[in-house]
Amino acid sequence: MGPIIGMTPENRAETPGAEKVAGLSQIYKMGSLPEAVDAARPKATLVDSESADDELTNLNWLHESTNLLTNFSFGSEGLPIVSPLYDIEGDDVPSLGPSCYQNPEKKSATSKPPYSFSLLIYMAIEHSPNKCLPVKEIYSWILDHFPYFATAPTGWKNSVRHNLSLNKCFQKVERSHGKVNGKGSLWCVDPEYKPNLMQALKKQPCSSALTIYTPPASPKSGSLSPHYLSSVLKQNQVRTLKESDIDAATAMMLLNTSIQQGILECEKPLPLKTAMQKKRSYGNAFHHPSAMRLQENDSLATSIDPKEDHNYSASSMAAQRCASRSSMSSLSSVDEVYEFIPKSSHVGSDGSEGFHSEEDTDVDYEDDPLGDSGYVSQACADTSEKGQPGKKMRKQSCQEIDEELKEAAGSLLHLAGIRTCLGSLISTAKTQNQKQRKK
DNA sequence: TTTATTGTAAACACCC
DNA sequence: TGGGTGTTTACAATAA
Repeated sequence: MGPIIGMTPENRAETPGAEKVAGLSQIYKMGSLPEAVDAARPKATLVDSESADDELTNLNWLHESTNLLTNFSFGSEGLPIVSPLYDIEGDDVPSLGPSCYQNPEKKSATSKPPYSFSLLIYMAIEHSPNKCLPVKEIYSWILDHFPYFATAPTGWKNSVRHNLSLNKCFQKVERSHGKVNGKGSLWCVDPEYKPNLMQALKKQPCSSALTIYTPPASPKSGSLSPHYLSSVLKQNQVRTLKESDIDAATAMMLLNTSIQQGILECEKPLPLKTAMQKKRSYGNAFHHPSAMRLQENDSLATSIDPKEDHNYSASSMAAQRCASRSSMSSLSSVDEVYEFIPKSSHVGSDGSEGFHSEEDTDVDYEDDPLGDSGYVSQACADTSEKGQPGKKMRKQSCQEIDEELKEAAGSLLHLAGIRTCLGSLISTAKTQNQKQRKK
């Protein structure tokens, strides 16, 4: 319908680095992930034997990881130090940085930001204290930080919503207590896709300068520049890399805790009613690893129609499935597992949007954050109450599944051990190599 | 040339 | 009833 505002060649040409605004195009190709993405991608791809073999034998990523790690810094309380490289408001423009940022900040108020909507939303959400924002707040954040949109046609809001809905990176969370505080839901970043988003950010025109400039003081949360992306990138990369060794253990915990979840899914195939469930059917990151295995091994879950692979998910889905199968390895930390898994899994467990309120989840996780999250026990209770005829058989098959998952978990730990050993060997080799060079 | 990604527009439904 | 929100579809532009 008519010319697409902001998408004309003219607009793109005037947008700084617009030719590189591939956005998520790179990260969506994780199926054939090259070494570049490897740096930010979790390494514990344990289930996919091929990729696991590749990664275990190809140790290039270790060097990249080392390089990355050397460039990160953190402020107090573990908060990342923001590198204001691209302040559209004109302040805090660092003298350091690549030449590509000599001018863009001056134009950005009137030209389109060199970030895709996905990245803008990501930045907005990550900028929020709770890492969750309603659409309206996302609008506000974008408007605040990218004045371009203040004068842009209102279609961009539609684009934001469109992105939120279609982009798997974003997860809708129902507000507590029935949307008392305004319309709509909160939107969060799917932790599974954080590395992807970070990679996309990294590929933005001047993100390479992230590691160059470090401001003297930690920023206040309320006054972050758009380059909060840099901090997000740094933080998550570091966490992903440094804590990658716990991924296998995390995966195992998730496997163990999700056994019952998988059982539940055996009994109740997920209806594909909501978009969230649709996302899940695409291989949503919130899929429990066990559920994935159950789908693959037992074909109990809804099959995935390749025809549905379109828009914002497309080719990445198969890769994401692999990534998902590799446990929640891309979760940056146990904390994130702690925070997201129960909620997200809860949604799909019964096909309804059964999010706990924040209070509920707090209570649930206090006792056993990873293991007996409320929904799991509740789900089991639900199934036990049904007393269906095939209960015994189901129980038996569930025990088989249990055993199978335990074996898988053992394999995960085994591979994790291999990784650790390899890491030690490599670091030793590197040290020796450096010594030889010195000589 | 094909495919995937991204942006935009529009229609529709739902809720407050 | 109107506006905000969320979903879906379609199409175009662009990059790989």
